[in-house]
Amino acid sequence: MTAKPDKKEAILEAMLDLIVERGFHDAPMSVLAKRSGASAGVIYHYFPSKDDLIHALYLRVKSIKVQFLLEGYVPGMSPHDAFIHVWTNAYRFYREHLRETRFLDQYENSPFACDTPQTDEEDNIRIEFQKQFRSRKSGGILNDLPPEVVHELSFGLAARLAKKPKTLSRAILNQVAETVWTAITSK
Amino acid sequence: MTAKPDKKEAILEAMLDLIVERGFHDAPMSVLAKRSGASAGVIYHYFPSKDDLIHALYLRVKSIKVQFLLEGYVPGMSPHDAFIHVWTNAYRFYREHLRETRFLDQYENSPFACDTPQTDEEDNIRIEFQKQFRSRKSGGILNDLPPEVVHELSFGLAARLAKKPKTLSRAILNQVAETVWTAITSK
Amino acid sequence: MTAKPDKKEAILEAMLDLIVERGFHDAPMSVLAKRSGASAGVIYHYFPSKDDLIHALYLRVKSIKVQFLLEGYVPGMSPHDAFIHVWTNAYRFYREHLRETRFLDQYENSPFACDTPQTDEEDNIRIEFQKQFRSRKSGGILNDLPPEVVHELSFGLAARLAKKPKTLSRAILNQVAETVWTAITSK
Amino acid sequence: MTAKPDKKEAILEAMLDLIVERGFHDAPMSVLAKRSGASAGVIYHYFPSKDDLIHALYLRVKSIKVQFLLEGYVPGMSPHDAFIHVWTNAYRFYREHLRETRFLDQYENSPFACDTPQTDEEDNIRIEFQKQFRSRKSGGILNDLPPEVVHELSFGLAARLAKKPKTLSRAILNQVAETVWTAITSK
DNA sequence: GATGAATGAGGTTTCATTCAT
DNA sequence: TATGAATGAAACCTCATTCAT
Repeated sequence: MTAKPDKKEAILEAMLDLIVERGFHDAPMSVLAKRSGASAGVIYHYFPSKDDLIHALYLRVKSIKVQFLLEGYVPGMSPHDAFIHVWTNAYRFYREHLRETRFLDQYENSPFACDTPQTDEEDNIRIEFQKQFRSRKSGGILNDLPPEVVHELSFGLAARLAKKPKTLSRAILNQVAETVWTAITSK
Repeated sequence: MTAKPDKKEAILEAMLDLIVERGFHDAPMSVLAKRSGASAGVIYHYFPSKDDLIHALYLRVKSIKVQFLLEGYVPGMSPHDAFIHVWTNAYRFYREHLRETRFLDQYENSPFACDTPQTDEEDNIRIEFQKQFRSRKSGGILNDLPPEVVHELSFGLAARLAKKPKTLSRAILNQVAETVWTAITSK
Repeated sequence: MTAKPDKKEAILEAMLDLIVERGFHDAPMSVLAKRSGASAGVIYHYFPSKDDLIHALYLRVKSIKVQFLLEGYVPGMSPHDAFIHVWTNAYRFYREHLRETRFLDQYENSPFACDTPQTDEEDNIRIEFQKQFRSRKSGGILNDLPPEVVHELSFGLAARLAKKPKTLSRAILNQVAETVWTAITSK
Repeated sequence: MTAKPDKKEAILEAMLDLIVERGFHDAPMSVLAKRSGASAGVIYHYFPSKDDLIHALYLRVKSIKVQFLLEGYVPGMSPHDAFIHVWTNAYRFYREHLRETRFLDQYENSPFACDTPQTDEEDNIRIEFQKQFRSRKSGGILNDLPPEVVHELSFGLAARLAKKPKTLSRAILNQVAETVWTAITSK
């Protein structure tokens, strides 16, 4: 009687697989139907169109990622510890969710991304976390590199490292994290 | 009589535009034909298939990029100067060749990339350049971060920064380059 | 809900017509669609490709033919009567199924035939019938002409005669059948 | 200076091969050009269209066949010897010119055949030969089977036997020829 | 909710033919 | 004569989407 969210889940899950395996181009609904175990018809019961389905998938994956990154973070932590913690989470996310990562890459690098519908989430904890990462001038603890540089230098790096075939040891990881910390905080 | 390479060029150029604008999916040959001024038929005279055309485009763009990065580099330079120079070239390439960059991103993040045909280029000067960028243990001047970390920390960063909407000033750029240099060479 | 085999039938039937009228070359799917009343799409729902469709058509026609040839044959008949009966059936089949015959000719004389998928039919009655038509040495009633000669002398002949414009009278037909019977059984 | 008939020959020869190998459908001019060593353009210098080329090929092959059949036949021969001779020639032609035979089969079984342009050849010797093969009623030596039956029973048979994989020995061949001779002449 | 046959526009590719050189 | 790049209609086939059941 209750709507089976399992089917919706199965569809999203199958689409994730499909896109990762075969790419944005070459991910037909017919194959999706076969793989997800749903009929062509029901897919359109759950999602108005293929594009909507893909955007929905993106939002779902994105939200999973944000949740993962902040896992274990507690507002009281020192900035240094918070950074190291979240940075490590980021690396782990990319490492342990290869499918999700590959999907995000494809999505965000394609003109699809322009049409992502907005969501007004922005959980409080995330805002909390970001508040302290500002330049010293603005009351934060970062040096005066532009914020996008800081972001790429830290989380962008984690993302790219995670995509390499080799897993980095915990020790190396810490070393990299500290190196980055130094780069973005030291005068 | 004379083969007109102009037409081949025009096709590749138009495909680059098309993919950047509309994405890998949604880049039909019919539109390509119209834009490039070539008929549907000739395209297949020059390229065996759409996939081959895309791979050919990738190889061309890649080679243009490599050439650009090494522009102005001369073997005699000090490692520090060489790094700063090439790193700056990289940033400039991504900035000044947005189309190429966006195409590379899409290509390299899609399952297409797996099928890239090999080329045995590897110009000497490139090898020359890379030789000095090794860890101190191996006779180079880098500290002992894993090579992929070094690469991402330097050129990966340049790539990602270049994609941001805001152009970084020459001053900031130098600052970032030096920051990175410090990160990868200091003990 | 109920799969309509009518549509599949209609497609095969229309293809038969089309090939007979216009030939293997020049039997486009678009025309087939129009004639069969099916859309381009459904055709591919029922048959993976044009070639598969043609092979399927061949198997269907072939099986109709075999059934027709053995119609009215009962295991108890004398070899002579059985032969005359089936030979006459053969002539009649070719006469009354001109479309089928022309299709078979085209198919079997084209390189298509090499790729016919196998079917393991071989109805018992057919085997039964063939058993008695062996050389006397092997316990049959034929003289010692090679089997392929016998086959061509009898059924091959029926096929070719049937394709002539003029219908042979029942009397002539019997005369020919008896002539052939003599040729393949007399010492 | 003299027009090179070699090229025309090469084109016809290559088309023969092509059709035998790949069938009427699937014999593109582009492949023909490659195989024959002629450019796409010159083919159209020698033949107004693909269809004309195919018809020309048919006429050439047909004429070669007729010549071969009558080889060694001399007007003075006895009807029996003439028949055996020409019948054997027929079998040999089909055996030794498999390509030509397969082409003829394809051509004559396809709607192409309807459009064959007429030629008024009809060499005298051929007429000479055929004159004696009439029913006794008309002054010939055949029994009163319809002429098309006679033709299929004799030459049609030779054609079909020749297409079988196994070559028939000279002895068997004679036996079959004599069997046929009996069938078409005996009361 | 669920099915899957059906649609038909549009995708990639082919191919007979032409024409400037 | 000869070339082969160029054309563009049309071939085969795909696929997002709908709808009767």
